Amino acid sequence: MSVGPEKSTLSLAILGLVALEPRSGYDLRKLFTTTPMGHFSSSPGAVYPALDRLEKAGLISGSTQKKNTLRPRRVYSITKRGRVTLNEIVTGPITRDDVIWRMDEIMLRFALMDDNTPGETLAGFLEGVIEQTEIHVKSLRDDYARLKEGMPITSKYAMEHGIAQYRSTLAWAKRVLKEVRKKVNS
Amino acid sequence: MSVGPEKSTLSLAILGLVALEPRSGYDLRKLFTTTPMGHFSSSPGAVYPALDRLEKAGLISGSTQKKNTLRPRRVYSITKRGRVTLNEIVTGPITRDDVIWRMDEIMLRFALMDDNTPGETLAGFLEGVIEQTEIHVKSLRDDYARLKEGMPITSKYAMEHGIAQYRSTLAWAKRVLKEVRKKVNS
DNA sequence: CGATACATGTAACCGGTTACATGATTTT
DNA sequence: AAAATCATGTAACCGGTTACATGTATCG
Repeated sequence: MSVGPEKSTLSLAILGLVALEPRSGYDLRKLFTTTPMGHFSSSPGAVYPALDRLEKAGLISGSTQKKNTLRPRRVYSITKRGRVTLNEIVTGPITRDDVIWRMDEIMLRFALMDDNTPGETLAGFLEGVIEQTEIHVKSLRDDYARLKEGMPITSKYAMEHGIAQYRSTLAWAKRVLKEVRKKVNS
Repeated sequence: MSVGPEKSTLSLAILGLVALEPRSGYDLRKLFTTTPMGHFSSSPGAVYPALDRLEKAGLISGSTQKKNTLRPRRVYSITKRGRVTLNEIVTGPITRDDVIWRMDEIMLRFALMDDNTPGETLAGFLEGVIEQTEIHVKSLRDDYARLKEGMPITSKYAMEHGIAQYRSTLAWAKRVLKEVRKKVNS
């Protein structure tokens, strides 16, 4: 999944947050340091350049307030193209690589769906997560069975942790899917 | 935690794997692509420079085989200093930041403890994980309680996933701790 | 008037990704 | 002899970290 020419979760998070309401770089940084959204960087050296890139890509646009001072405040809002792109990224298919390498991004995408995202879309997303995660857990279990002899115990335990994490994700996705379906049928 | 002047988990993984037995860059890359250790990069542009840096830091040393050809094979083994450093990193204290930002590294450190690591060390490590994780889960739950009103449902669900992940880690650590203690008392 | 919160940015550095380049050895 | 596998490396690029630089507004 890539935001314009980019691929970082930070850009996606920024795009999604600016879509909810116009925000400045400072607003975003504050959000990243004071909420559990804070899995993202918040350092000015990451946030401001990311805003620049998103603007250059035409996905957000900043309007400068207090134009005449040396220290203007720039508030960014999402553009039409930005909204289209965001929607494509958020609702795009779940790949196995997403599950293996980018679980954070999966959860971010889910979190960025707003309350008027159709229940079918939510369900499809969760089904994708479940499908790909089940495949992956199966292959992890195979690896485990194949490798466990001759592996230090602590490595075995560490692998069990990895598998347990995915099983927890699976349980979560199944539970949420059930709740989403219940809401669709009402 | 930093490996010499570095901080990447890739360097730590390489140091730990080279500690088990001497390996070449190619060996490491193969390991990273064919085993679930593959959460690490495996790209030549990451592995070979990392080996260079570890060697420059005096933590590993490479011996060139087939010296007279243009395409020599370099096999690296860990140095005395490397083994000391590795042990310090692996058995060092668990911080809250480790739990929040570097769970992968925590599991890597645990996996790299070998079978003659004293049971007390393993237990101490796991106790640290449990302690810090419990603190973090508590604060996540507070955030959740504080923020859940006015949050899109999908964001709420995403947060629940995060909390569930940590609870899964907690369950794992408690189980493994029990097993480790059982082994110590026998 | 000093501290603090608001607010934006840049530059050096670091390490991973991608893509490319090259050569050696083994298998078919 | 071609193909596959073994094997090492480099260069351009990208984006995050750290640290620094700077200025504004508000409050006591």
